[in-house]
Amino acid sequence: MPPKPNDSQQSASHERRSDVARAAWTVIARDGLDRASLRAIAEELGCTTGVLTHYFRDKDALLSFALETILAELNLETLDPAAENLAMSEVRCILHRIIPLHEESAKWWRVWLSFTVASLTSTRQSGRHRALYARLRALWTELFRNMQRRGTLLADLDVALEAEALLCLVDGVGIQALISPEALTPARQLAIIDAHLKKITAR
Amino acid sequence: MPPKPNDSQQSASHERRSDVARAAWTVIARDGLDRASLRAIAEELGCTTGVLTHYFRDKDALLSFALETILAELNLETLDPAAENLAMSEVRCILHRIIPLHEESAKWWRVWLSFTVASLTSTRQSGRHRALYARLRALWTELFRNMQRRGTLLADLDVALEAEALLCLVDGVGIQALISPEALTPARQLAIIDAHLKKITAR
DNA sequence: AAACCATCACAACAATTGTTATGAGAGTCA
DNA sequence: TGACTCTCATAACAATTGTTGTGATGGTTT
Repeated sequence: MPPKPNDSQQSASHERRSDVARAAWTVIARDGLDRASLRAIAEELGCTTGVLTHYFRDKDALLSFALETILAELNLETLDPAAENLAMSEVRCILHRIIPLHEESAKWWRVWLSFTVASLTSTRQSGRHRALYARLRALWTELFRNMQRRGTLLADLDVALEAEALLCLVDGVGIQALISPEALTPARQLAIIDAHLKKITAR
Repeated sequence: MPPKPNDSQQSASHERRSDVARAAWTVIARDGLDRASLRAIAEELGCTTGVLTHYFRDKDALLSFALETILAELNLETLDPAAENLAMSEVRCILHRIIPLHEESAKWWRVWLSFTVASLTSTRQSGRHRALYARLRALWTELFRNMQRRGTLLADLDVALEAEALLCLVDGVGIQALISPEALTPARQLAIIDAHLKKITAR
């Protein structure tokens, strides 16, 4: 099999697309999804709309790509549900990486929330969101099941229900931290997560 | 003091404004906030934009009024923080009234979420959201404090932290129920709330 | 050197938006 | 009857939007 001759070019092209996606992120996080026009994104990137139309068929393709790069940042594949030896401290580390403790993470949540609300009125987008959360639910259910088997988690808990509850709690913390950052400080977010984990930890 | 001569007219005018707000709700819940144009709202109401411009100075005033009617539906004033004899079953009733168990409630959440995300990029709107959640936090903190004093709530809990955690959980349930209604069925929502209340109930 | 292509700026397009002005119709009060 | 006001439809306005086409520039290939 011959090496791809246009490998470097393709990677350069892919990098340019990522630049556009990053600019889109910034605009969405700062001004909102409805004000993220092609011209605004281009200005954020420091070019004209010619770049955007060159690398993306239309605005839909651009935003879809931006959303996919967001999902990629979750690094879902690094979470191995088969990990038998998962201590509660590691669970805490995972959750700490998700909640908006710093500005970069808060930006992620702002963009994610914008897409989420937009997906509620779009059949196509809502499917992707449902699928993602279904994966997360299955993942956490499996993790909790293993932890319960090892005696890390309380024995009388419904693992599937606890997985769903955890997703709800994390989403709630993420939103509240954006709405009331003066109340949901990083320390406060951590305290909420820790208090919940303490409630489900085997004594 | 003479009776107001224009009382009936004023109430009729107020009712017309409510009609507009309801139409705005419907459009926002169905098509999203960004597609809730004046013409779309007017069509939903079965009239032209003349009605909207007659009863509201501009679109901002219309949406603000619609948002206020949403907050009014929360019936916050009926929650008395000084109620000393609040059983856990009553707490459960309060929460059951909030989470999106039926379509009407889900509609409320869709509109509320739309305004919430929009407020993240608007200084004026975000103040109202922060203020509302600050009230809710204070209210639940007081309720929990009283319940703890009466021995209904676990003694070793941080009431303020538990109040914040409850708000996060409720928000998360609301969002998840909109994203994944097939997973967060009404029964499932109730189970999540009940499981959490059980964890903080004194044994 | 010539042909070619990737990259991007620029302009023009129709569509949609919020806003505003104008006027018509109905009801009320003098 | 006439003046007045409330209610609302209609039209026109500028601004902004996504989309499309044209062409310039620079590098690569033949």
